[in-house]
Amino acid sequence: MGARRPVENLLALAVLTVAVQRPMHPYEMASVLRARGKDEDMPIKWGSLYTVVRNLAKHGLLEAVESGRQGGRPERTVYRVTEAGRREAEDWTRELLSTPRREPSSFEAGLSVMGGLAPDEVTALLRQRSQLLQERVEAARHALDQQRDELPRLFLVESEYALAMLEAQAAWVGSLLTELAEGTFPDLETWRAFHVSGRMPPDLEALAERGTTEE
Amino acid sequence: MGARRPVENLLALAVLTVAVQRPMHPYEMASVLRARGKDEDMPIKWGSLYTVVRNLAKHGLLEAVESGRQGGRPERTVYRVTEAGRREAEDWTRELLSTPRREPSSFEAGLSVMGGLAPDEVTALLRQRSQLLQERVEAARHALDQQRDELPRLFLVESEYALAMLEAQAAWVGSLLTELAEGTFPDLETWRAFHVSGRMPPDLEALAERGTTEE
DNA sequence: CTACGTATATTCGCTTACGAGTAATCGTCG
DNA sequence: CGACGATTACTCGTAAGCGAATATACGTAG
Repeated sequence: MGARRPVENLLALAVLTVAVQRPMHPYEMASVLRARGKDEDMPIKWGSLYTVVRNLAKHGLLEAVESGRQGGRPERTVYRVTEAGRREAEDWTRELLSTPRREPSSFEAGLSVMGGLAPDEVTALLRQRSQLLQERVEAARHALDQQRDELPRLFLVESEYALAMLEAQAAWVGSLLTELAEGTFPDLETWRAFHVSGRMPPDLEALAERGTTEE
Repeated sequence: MGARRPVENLLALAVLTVAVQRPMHPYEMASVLRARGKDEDMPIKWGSLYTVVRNLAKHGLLEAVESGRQGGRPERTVYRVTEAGRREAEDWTRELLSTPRREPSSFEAGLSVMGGLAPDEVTALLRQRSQLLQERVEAARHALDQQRDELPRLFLVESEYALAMLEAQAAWVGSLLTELAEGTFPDLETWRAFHVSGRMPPDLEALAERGTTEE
C-alpha cells in the first residue's frame, strides 16, 4: 500500500488527460498521444497501456461506457473519465509541477562507477558523449524552431525544458572534459595507478571498506 | 529478448562494482552501498536486491562461493564476481558514460499537461517549485563542501553533476516564472479562457483532434 | 537475567511492466 | 478483383519490481 497514486505509471496521467477531451477506447488514446508527439519522450508500450487503463477503471478513475464491435473489428471498450479521474489528473499535475523529485539518471550511475575505468578511457568516452550531446542540442533546437510556427507556446514548454537540460548537461560534460584534458583534475595519478594495479592506495581503502564490521 | 543487458536494473551495476572488491553476501553489498551514500540517489529496495543478485548469478556474472550459517544467523550466500561479471560492469560503465539516453522526467510530464490547469494556478505551483529547488541547491552545495575534505574528487563527480542539473533546472523555472508573472508568455488569455470554459478555441481544437480519423 | 528495541539476512507473493503474438479490416497497386 | 502490406485493436504469459513478513542474534537498560 505504498502507492501514493492509485495508478503510478505516468502513462496513466497521459491517458486521463486525453480521455478528458472525450470518451475513447485505449487504442484511440494511444493514437491521439502519438499524433501529439508525446510518444517521442515516452514511446507507448502496448502491454502497459491496457494494464494501465484497466487499473484506472478498477479504481473508478475511468469507466467503460460502451463495449461493442463495429464492423467486425475486434471488440473495443470505450472509456469515459469520471469525476474522480478528472480530479486525480488535476491533482497529479499540481504535484508534478510544484514538487521536485529526485530522479537519478543513468549518467549519474555511470559517473559514480567511473573509477573502475582508466582515466584516459573515461576521457575518451566523455568526449564521445560530448559530441553526441552537441548533435542532440542542434537537432532539438531545429525541431523546436520548426514547431514554433505550428503550435502555440503552451504546447512547447516541455520541449524547451528538455532542450535547456540538454544544454546544461553538454556544458557540464564539456567543463569536466577540460579538467581531464588539461590534467587539472585532482588525483589523476592515483586513479591511474589504482586502475593499473587494481588496488587502491591504503588511505582510500579505508573509505571503500567503511560501513563493514565483519571478519 | 529486448534486454540489452542480461540484468537491466541499475542496482545490478552497483552490486557488481562492490562485489569486484571482494566476495560478499547480498545484505553486505547493501551495507557497503549504504555506507558510501549511494542509497541517497537510489534507495535500496530489498525485494529487488535479491532478485537482481539471483539474476546476475543465473547469467553467470556472479557465482555463489559459500552458503553457510554463521553463529546461527539466517543462512547466507556469499557471491563472487566472475570474469564475465567484471567485463559486464566495465562495458556497462562505458556505455553509460559515452551514450546519452533520453530519460523523461516527471516534471516534463507535468509541463506537458499543465494546460489543464489555470495559468494563475500554474504560476503559483511553479513558484513553490522554484522555492524548493533553491533550498535543494543550497543543501546540495553545503553537503558537497562538507565532503570535499573527506573524499577525493573522483568520488564526488556525480554529486557535482546532480548539483549542476539542479541549478540549471532552478534557472529555467525562474525564467519561465518571469514570463508568466510579467504576462509576456504568449496566449495567456486564450489559456485562461480555455480553462474557464473548458473548451479550446476552434483553431486549437483542430490540433487536439489531429491524428484521429473516426466518427 | 530478562525484556525489548535494533541490526542482520532473507523469503514470499502480489502487482506491474511489457514484448510478442493474434486476428481482423482497410487501402492500394497491379 | 485479389493479394499483400499496413493499420487497427487487443490478449496473454513471462519476467521483474518491491513491500511486508519472517526469524534470529545482539546489545543494553532496568
